Amino acid sequence: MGMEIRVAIFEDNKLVRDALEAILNGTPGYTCCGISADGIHWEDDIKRSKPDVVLMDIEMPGLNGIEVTQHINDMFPEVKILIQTVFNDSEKIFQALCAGASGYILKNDPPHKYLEAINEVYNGGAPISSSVAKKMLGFFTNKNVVLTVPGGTDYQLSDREKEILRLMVDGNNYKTIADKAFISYETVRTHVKHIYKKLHVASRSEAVLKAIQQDLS
Amino acid sequence: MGMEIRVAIFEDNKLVRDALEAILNGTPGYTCCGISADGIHWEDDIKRSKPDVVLMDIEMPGLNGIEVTQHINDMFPEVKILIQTVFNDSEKIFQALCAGASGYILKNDPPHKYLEAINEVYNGGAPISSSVAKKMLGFFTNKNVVLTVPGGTDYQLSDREKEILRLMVDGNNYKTIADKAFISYETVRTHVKHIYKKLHVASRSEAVLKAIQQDLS
DNA sequence: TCAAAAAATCACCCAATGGGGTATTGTATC
DNA sequence: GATACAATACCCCATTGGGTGATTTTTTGA
Repeated sequence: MGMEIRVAIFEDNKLVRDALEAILNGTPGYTCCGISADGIHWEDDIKRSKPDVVLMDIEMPGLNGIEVTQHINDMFPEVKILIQTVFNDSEKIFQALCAGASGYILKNDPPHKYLEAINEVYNGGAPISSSVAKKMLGFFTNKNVVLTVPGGTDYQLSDREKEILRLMVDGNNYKTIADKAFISYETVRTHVKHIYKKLHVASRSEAVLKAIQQDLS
Repeated sequence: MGMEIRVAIFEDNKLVRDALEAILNGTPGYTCCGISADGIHWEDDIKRSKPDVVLMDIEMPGLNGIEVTQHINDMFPEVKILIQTVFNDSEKIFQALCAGASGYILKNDPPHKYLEAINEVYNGGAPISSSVAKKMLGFFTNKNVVLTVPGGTDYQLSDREKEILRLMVDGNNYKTIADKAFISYETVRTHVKHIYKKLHVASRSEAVLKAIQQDLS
């Protein structure tokens, strides 16, 4: 009967691929319904195999696992994706999480962990290896999360100052800003000083960052 | 000898409080070193009990657990904080994570899970209950927040460069950095240039921002 | 093991930036 | 009319950023 969890494998290493297939097909309750060595034909692969869960390797030739995850998530949102990688790379992990992965395990996890994780994502859970959880926590505590502020802060920039700020955002130097705004170099500097005071910043890059993030200028 | 994990409890419910104390003191390897029914005297409480791990309830009269977590984290960053709550409220979880919690368990978890989690945070891990992990994942996938994703966590900074970057983060100018690092002003500048190239930034403030956000240096 | 690469050190030049002050003019606003 | 502020402009000076080039030591790789 069809009570088995259908799992599709995306994995470029043949040894790992075969091992995973053997484990899945050798365990009651799991079926390996598709095997892909790369992400190039991901759409056909998914349509053909109709998986419940995709076991996705990040490092693959052609499209990488993160891109394929994003695409599968966009096109087949009901399919759960379990990322597996040897890498413990923060950047990759966050990209994968943002791409819509449902869980994250490390390749050196033992087979029974794989099966547990597959079962967990299938049942709506979010299996995450301890080291990944730690990275996620660090992400929150390191204040990398910025709440989208619609328009709470008003820095009272004058029209002219907004204009100058816009020119700064565009990367013009003081001389160029002076030319474009038909004022002297020194006046540009005066405006910039005022802008910095109003924005509570102390450098061009900070001002530009704030301007872009909060749609000033 | 003193190999036991010192745990301080912040919990307003007396029954739960007493139960936790009994469990901790009744288990080898754990000591309950402090019990607080609210967060009002958190600073005195922490100074007196000197805990390794704080078991923090979110719902407390006076200061809530999230505020206390923030304060403890600011003042005693070496103390690990394990949040425990009955609530499954995304907003609260998110706030707690940002406040600097090291782990997150649910109140209806069995005692052995509590002990495991305490042990895990004590050893630098990040115990997170499955449902919290799921919510964290949701934060990444449902664009509720703007995430400034690390743009390449390994910038290959040398030890010396990290040292210089740390001094920059601390706000020292080149002259001071030179003095503190026992090198010449010009060498500091050379290091800074290399750091900028590696981080793909062009100013002190950008470099410092990146360093803080991504825990470089 | 030897050569190449990378890291660490220092120096000089020059342009751009940031912070402080001062000053004049016009325009509101009270 | 006084006061405030925006916009304009100039001065001085310290700091920063970018380029080039060089020597020494350490590390790495072939």
